[in-house]
Amino acid sequence: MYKSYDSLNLPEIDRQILEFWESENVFERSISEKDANNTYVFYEGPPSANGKPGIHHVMARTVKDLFCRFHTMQGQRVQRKGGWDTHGLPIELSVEKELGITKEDIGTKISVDDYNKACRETVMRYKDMWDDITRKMGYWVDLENPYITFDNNYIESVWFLLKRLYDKDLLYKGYTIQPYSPAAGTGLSSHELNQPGAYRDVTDTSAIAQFKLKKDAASDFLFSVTNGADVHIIAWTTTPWTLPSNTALAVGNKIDYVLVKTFNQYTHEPINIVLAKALMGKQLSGKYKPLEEGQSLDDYQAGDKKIPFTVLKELKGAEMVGIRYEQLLPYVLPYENAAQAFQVIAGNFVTTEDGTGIVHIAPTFGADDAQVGKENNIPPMLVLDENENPVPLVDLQGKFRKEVGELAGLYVKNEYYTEGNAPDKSADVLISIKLKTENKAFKVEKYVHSYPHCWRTDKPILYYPLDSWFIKASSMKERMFELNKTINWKPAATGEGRFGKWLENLNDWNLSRSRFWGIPLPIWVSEDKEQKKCIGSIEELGKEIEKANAALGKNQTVPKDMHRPYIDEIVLVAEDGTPLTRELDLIDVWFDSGSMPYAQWHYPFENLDKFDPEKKMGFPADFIAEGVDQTRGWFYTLHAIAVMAFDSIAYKNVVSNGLVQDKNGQKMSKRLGNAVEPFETLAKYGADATRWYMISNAQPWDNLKFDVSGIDEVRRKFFGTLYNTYSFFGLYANVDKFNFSEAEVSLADRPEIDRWIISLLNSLIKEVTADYANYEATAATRKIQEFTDQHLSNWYVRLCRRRFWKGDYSADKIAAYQTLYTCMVTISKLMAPVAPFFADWMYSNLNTITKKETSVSVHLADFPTADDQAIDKGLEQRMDYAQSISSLVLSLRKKESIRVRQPLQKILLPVLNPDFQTQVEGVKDLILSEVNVKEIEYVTDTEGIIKKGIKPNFKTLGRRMGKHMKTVAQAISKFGDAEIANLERNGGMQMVINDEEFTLTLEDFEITTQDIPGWLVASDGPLTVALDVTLTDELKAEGVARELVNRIQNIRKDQNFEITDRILVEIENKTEVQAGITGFKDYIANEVLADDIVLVASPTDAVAVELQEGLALNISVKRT
RNA sequence: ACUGGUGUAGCGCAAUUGGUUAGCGCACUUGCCUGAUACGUAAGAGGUUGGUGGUUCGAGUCCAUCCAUCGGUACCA
Repeated sequence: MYKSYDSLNLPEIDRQILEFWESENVFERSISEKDANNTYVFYEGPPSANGKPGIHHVMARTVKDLFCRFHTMQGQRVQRKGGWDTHGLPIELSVEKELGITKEDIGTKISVDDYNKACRETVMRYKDMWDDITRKMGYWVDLENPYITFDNNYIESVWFLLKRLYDKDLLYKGYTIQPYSPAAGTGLSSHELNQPGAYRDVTDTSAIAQFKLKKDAASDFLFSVTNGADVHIIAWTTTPWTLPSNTALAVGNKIDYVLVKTFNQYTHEPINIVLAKALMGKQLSGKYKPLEEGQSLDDYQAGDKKIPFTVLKELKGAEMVGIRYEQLLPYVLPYENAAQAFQVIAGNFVTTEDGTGIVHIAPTFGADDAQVGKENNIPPMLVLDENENPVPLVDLQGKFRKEVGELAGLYVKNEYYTEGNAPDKSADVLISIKLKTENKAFKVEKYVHSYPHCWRTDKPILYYPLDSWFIKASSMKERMFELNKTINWKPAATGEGRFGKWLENLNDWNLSRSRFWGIPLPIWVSEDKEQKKCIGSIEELGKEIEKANAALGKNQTVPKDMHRPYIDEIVLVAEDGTPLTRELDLIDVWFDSGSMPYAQWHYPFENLDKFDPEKKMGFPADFIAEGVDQTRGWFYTLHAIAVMAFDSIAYKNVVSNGLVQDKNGQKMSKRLGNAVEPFETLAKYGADATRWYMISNAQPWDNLKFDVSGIDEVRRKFFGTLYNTYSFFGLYANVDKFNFSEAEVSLADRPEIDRWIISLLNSLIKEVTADYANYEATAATRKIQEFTDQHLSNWYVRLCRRRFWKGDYSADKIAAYQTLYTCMVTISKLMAPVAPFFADWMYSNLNTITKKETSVSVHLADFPTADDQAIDKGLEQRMDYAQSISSLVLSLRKKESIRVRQPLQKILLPVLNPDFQTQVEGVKDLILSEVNVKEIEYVTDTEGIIKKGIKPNFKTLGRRMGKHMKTVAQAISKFGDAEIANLERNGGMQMVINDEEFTLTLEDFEITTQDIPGWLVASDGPLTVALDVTLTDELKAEGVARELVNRIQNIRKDQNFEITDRILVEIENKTEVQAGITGFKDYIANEVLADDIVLVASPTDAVAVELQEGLALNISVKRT
């Protein structure tokens, strides 16, 4: 017996199937039973288990799961190793918070050892919850043997990779501009900078400095305007203390600038200055006023209230690029490449919102500055210290170095002095005064702006160059860009746009993190930084330790745990005997996760039989997927490491899914209380409905406005319909004991409608397979749903109902069972990747009885392949006609208020072409029974009878006619019956438009039938149907009979009779029903399973029904 | 501010890649059908396809520009 159920309960199905999977080891078998030589490589991006899973994880994991399942069903072996991301700042911060400590306390109040222990414990806090959601949502991934980034093996592989990059000369130590708190003596992460209250409004001394141009070929066009007088470019800064470190000025290429002649307000000397035209109003206001007509600049006297100015020339920023200027505060020159300093460069960040439209560039104290400086080969203002190391002009305490003349030893900000020790005049003020007296300041003002502060010391931060280890990613960016083009991105825009552009403008990868819980940088350096060693394996570390022990007389051993602090204690030795100590930095956690393809297999130390990038074994991945937020995260680190270490892509196909928002398009957050709890959702609606909703509702890469009512709709419309189809099938198949033991009825022997649904089914298989293969799951689910709902349930089953419950267990009935069975089993396979539970439930329920399938689970079965022989597009077209014609007839009945139960004699169908008639003949019976009409009459010789309409076929005609199209369309619209008839007879015509002759064929027209005068007609596109609404007595009687059948069936139903119960019917004897009963007694009896139907004056225990408008009738129905 | 996505009926989505009445589902109104289905079906209401301008015989689709919205990056002289 096929299992039957009271109602659809998806969560219950989830539970049953989960148990089934576990008891049968279905997941393991879905891998182990596949050919090891036919692999589909998938990499799992590791989640961090110190946060709870959210609904967006269900989204991302559904995408991952479904393509893995699809390829499994394609016969491929899909290894899916789970993993955990265990390092990183978020973990450290949460531990700090729990322990109530700050970074400074680590190593003092708490040992690094204890601190790291705390991190190690915290990091897997929610592992059980993650495992639970993984299981419940049906995400198949190996949770038994996951890779864990804090494992020594994992760390060793990461070291191997770092060493490989080191050997390729891709690792270097360098400067990067980072937020730095001199008071605390530490760099701040951007995370820390985003703490509330970090940005505060402060009043600073701002200065507009005058940079004097050098006269040469590049600047001559300006000097020619001033007759050789000095020209200054003016630039604004809110940090005058950075002016001694100025090495460039940036202009906007497209910005309009002006050369203005005026006087300096402090020295009263005549000056020629360049500034953005848009900012003249701002900077040349107040004291300044345009030169009036008739006046001369020479009239200006020092002390005049107003200072006149006049524009000498307009120019574009681009014209100034390359101009040299004199160093503003020539205390010292950059230690290298000084010749390139002090010139005008172009910067795309320059705006005309503020200042002068010219930006002062100090590459040592601004991230943008450093970047643009590097791009333009401008040296930063670095000098060599006592140890010959390059350093900026401000030291780590925030004081000017000795090179900066009279400013040496001063803090750059007064806030850095201890209480009460700050001088009257800050460095900014001193510099401003100096500029004023030297005719180098155009304007000095107080300026209020928002500036970041250290959240620990409350003092302003500096942007300061700090020592860090870098990966020279920029040197490989062309290769990364090239190889990226070979990756199939879903959606493509993310790959070409977001990711591609990112690669084009790639910066070096700052690896260093001065934290405690992470993979230590395996680099040992001598005190003078001259000698370095990078360690690439634990074995190598052991050898180096032995060497060091011998050379230095130590007794060190390889630590059991590669984390800090143990690794820090190891001292190695250089070839010449110099001791080497480890660089204290950790590496960026993103390097951890980007190393997972190799480190999950402990490459190259183990598993070389299953993973070897050199041999392209297990590498690159065929498929990865994550949220779009990983574009610059995991997607990048995977790509970068693969390109740099192995000159290969790391993945061939990547799906980046969008955000999951709440139903109003708002970000989900705990604070707003609009976050959807994944466990609740899964428990209420089941995993399949949730998964199906997420995939079918919108493309995964679009943001999903998550609305549970959408899940409910999916449950009702798709799963409900499919469930009902199954129930229907089970109900009658049990009665008939259908278990597919008969030989398959050949397609040719099945009725038209069976061949139709099988044709559609095979078309569906084709399309769905292609969609899944192209990572277009949304299209696939929509097609499966459309097939199930529209075609299978609401056309095939509806029209075939009688075949299942009427008559004997005939060949036709068997064909019907087989057809429906095949459809359901096939759907279970097609839907299995997205809805793994329900699919397996239906598959198992069916297969338990029939044993037609060799696999115990749908997930061990092969994905269906389409049988091209079974696809009959003509048949599909035919059925389409049947549906349209039926729909037209029903609408006519409605218009005339003739209910469908009332039979009618005939419909008239104008024939569009001979083929059409054959087509309709094939589905004639379906139409007739669907609309309750006796016959179809074809109207062929239509001239005069049928009124036709004609329209040009724009697609074929438009291309040829071009601009004549309008004229042609007008001409055609005027065609009368005669022209259309001629056209049809001749199969085409000649048309002359503006003396040009065109040959038109029937293809170039759309001819429709529109009306049959004298008949009741309806049209839809080319189709027209006329309905004969004449009611003969015979038809009326049959109508009554059908009404009676309906009423009696309702009574049976109301009285809860079994479907098979036999009955005796008494009907009140009224004249209106007599003809119906005498003429159709057998028919009625047969329909309602009545042994007899009698007309009596007053039936006993009768039910009153309304047979027609105003006709009440008593009927009695009794079981016999 | 820069950069990408999106913008179609109250809501969620389509539209054969430029082809002429812009569709489907949910919700709504009124009928009908149904011994599998709170399913389906028929009629109705609901649209200036975000605005403007352009290219074209023809634009939801291409171009320009603006607006809204969601991301990403940058927060700066």
